[in-house]
Amino acid sequence: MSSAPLVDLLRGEVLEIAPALLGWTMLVDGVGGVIVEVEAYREDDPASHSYGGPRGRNVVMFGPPGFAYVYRSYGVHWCLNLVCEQEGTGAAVLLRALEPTHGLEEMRKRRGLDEPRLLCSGPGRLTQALGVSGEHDGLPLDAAPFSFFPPVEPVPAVATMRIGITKAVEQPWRFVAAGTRFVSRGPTG
DNA sequence: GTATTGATCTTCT
DNA sequence: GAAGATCAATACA
Repeated sequence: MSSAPLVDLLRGEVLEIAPALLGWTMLVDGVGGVIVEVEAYREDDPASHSYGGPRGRNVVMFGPPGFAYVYRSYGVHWCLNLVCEQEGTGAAVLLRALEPTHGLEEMRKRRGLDEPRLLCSGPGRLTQALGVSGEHDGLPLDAAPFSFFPPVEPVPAVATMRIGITKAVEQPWRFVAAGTRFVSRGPTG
């Protein structure tokens, strides 16, 4: 299974995992693209859902690495995280943007858009384009419908301040692939 | 081009 | 009852 290296990677430290995820290709049911923007969250991060320990929807974040944590944002959108480190650590990486490469037509149909740039350039857009929803919460990442492929060549990561949150915004835990234009707003977007 | 607001669900107070 | 890891539409300049 091509996803084994991914689960291996996710066992490390989340602040090292996040930039290392850039350049990976992620597909859900054959539809997806290259990861170009991610954000790290930990239990000791006031902005993280895992802050304060496991309770409610966040229990998946405290499970073993290599699983998906999907939650609803503002009652409108879904957001997809990859659980990291070890069982009980409450660390995860939020996928914020992809560069669409597979299943473009399917994504355009789901998003109702023509502009490839806007198909996956944001956490909510990404999940809609890939068809990810609450049904995927807690699913293993090394089994269908998920598939991951390592970068062909290393992608330079740029660390920036975080976006869309109100606590610990100054932590440079948002990582963007250098030079891409398929990200939500920021220094390289 | 930037600024503001509505949509609508889960969790916490 | 209020806030939040968002997006898209609207109102301005």
